[in-house]
Amino acid sequence: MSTATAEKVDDELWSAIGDPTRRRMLDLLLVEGGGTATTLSQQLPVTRQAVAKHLGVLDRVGLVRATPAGREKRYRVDDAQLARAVAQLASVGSAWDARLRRIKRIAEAIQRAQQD
Amino acid sequence: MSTATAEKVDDELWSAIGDPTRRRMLDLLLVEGGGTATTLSQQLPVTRQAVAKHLGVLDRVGLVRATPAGREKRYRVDDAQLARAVAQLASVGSAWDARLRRIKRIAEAIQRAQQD
DNA sequence: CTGATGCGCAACCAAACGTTGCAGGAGGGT
DNA sequence: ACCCTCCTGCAACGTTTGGTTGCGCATCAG
Repeated sequence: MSTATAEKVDDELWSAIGDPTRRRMLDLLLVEGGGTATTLSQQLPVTRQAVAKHLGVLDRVGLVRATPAGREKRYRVDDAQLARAVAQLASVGSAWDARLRRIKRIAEAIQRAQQD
Repeated sequence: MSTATAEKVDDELWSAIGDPTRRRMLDLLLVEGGGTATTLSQQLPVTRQAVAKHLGVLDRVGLVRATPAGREKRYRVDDAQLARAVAQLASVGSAWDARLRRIKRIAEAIQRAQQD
């Protein structure tokens, strides 16, 4: 299993989507179906170079892929990889959720026991 | 609404759970129902001081709460706040998922149109 | 050819994660 | 009481990372 205390699986993926700027970039790329460092930077509060670095990170973990077109470099989201990332989020979320429920159950059991 | 491109809601929460060490700490605190900087550091690949700083961060965003007990300072997870964090994760995840599905639908529509 | 546009590289800053080292407070022996 | 141990807190330091500016180079449009 892997739902236990271990999530060393894809720390890289996590740190990639852990950055707020990168999350917004993925959002923009999804909404507009692609973009370049320049077009993205125009809709973000950071410079083109910062965006370029982030695109490099996202590319390295496979969340986006680049296609040079003339003098510009167009990026688009890799659907499969993003789906994997979403699964990771859901996995961690549900793991925590399960533990919270379990704790709540135990707490209620103690409550009952103390009423004897 | 807020499901759109905007998730400026709680960037703090995100960056808190964005760190892999802090995620593992939350895991440990959930499993063992609490702990101190020392006990946690023994089960993590970092020093006690690093853990202490992380606990400070988690405390500041309300994900954990401290209770001084004699010479030690015991921390436990704040259930409600962690539940909120889980909701955030699910929110972003489902937003991306929805866009992925939408893109897939459009792609299929184009496929059909081109077959005319 | 010239000018505008888009990219890449390098130097530099600030914040964050992690380390070591040291001083201080709270319990437990004898 | 005393000493010893354990846990905490603070400070200095190094390294990685997100961000900036400035420059040089390639590519399209007039």
